[in-house]
Amino acid sequence: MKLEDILNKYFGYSAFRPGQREVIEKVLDGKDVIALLPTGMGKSLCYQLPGYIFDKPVLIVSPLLSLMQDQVDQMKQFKEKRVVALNSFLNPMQKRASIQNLHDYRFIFISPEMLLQEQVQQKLNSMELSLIVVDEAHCISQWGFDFRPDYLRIGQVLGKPNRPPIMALSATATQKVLGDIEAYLNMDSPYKFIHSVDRPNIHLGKMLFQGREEKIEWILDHVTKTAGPGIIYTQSRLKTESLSQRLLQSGVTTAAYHGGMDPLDRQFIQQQFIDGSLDWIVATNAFGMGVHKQNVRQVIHESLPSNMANYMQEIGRAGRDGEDSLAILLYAEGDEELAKFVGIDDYPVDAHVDSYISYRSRNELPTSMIHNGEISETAFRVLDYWMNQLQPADVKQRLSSMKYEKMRAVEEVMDLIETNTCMREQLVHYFGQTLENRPEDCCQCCGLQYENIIRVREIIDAPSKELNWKRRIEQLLIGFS
DNA sequence: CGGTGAAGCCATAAGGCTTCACCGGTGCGTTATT
Repeated sequence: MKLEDILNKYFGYSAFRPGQREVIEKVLDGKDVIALLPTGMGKSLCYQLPGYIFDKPVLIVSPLLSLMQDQVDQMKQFKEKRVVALNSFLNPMQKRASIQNLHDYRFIFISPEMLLQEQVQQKLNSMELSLIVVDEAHCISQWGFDFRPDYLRIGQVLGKPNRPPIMALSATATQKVLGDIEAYLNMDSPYKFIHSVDRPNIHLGKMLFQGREEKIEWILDHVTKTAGPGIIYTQSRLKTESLSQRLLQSGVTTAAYHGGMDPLDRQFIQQQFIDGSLDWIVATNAFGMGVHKQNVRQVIHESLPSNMANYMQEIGRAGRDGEDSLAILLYAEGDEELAKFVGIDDYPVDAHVDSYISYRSRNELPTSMIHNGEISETAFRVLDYWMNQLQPADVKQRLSSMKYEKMRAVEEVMDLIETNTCMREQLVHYFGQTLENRPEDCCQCCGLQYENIIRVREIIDAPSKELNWKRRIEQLLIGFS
């Protein structure tokens, strides 16, 4: 059967989107693949279709529980029953049963942490996989080094002899991220499908201010006068709350979103943003992955993103429908200091290395460092990873060079602020590509006028929009209680 | 590191000034405790 026939039979499409066919063919040939495909261009099809050709299960490593759940739900809607998400949502009994029957599933979603568990390893070693997929593979680079070190171990546990091909998927990756993906997944000269990172319909703005309050004033003014939907990225949880409060007072339908919130609230707010009952979201960088919304018109950075990869990822959430959109980077003097501080704040230091060694020499578990309040859980995991990889002196060396890298990454974002050359050109160049065409109203340095891109709200626009059904029901319920 | 805001200081009182404490992201899994 031809690939197109399979595509039609299982997915109902008549033609592949750019990149899909190449990527699938390589994998069927047994080759490793890194595919950078724009969001919404059918990344998941790249592993789902091979799943129907191969006889053996496809293993998909995924960074977020919510992401796994979405994908599983979606596949079940399409009548695929042989799909499972192996994660902490399962109770111990379900978990045991799932592991036991793992070989019977067609698609297995799993977190890196779960993947590394002994019992899972044992089972995986006893069975054959047809394909290993690492979804949102930039997480290896983005999170592996200082946050979720298990991301760096994926390659170690999956890289057995006679392993199936590995497919790494992402929307954007810098040269460095690409290198990290290839290295840490132990890939074998992978085929790379890389689309242009440029998104001509996203117009790039920047605004420089003296003080931080002025940025807020500008946002309040700008957001009340222009059309959403939009995302405002800021650095701290508190600020998401305070800024969204002020926007609410100005009549903007908005909500805060950050990692400290109740998961159900987060889900609810995300859903409201997607279905249009919220115009704006004020969020930390917790917001974004797995948010499939086509018509985001604006992305505003109230504070500096911590590196270019994040910046690209975050502005990339605008204009997925291809319509003109605006990404505005705000800067006030000294912002880079905060970005640097936050970047290296929760990070092991030399004293932690020494302490770790002394625990070991006393035959005590280094994990006690956490319970004794010496170190955060996150920093400990990072420390523990490197202590198991390198000699202590090298660990210190490594930690300091990683800190330096983080500060340098902030400086690279500062280049966007400080230089007066085309922002698009800088961005694209940073990703190791060259810019083919410059769109009209390209960026701040090419004479961008915001009002050419974003509809200015008419004064007649009532501040409170028509209530949708969800809100109506909520109000009814409040009325009765 | 740096911004912010509350408290303390002065002493005609009031408001202006200094000092100082506080705060600052991303998620998995597991488990002890309300």
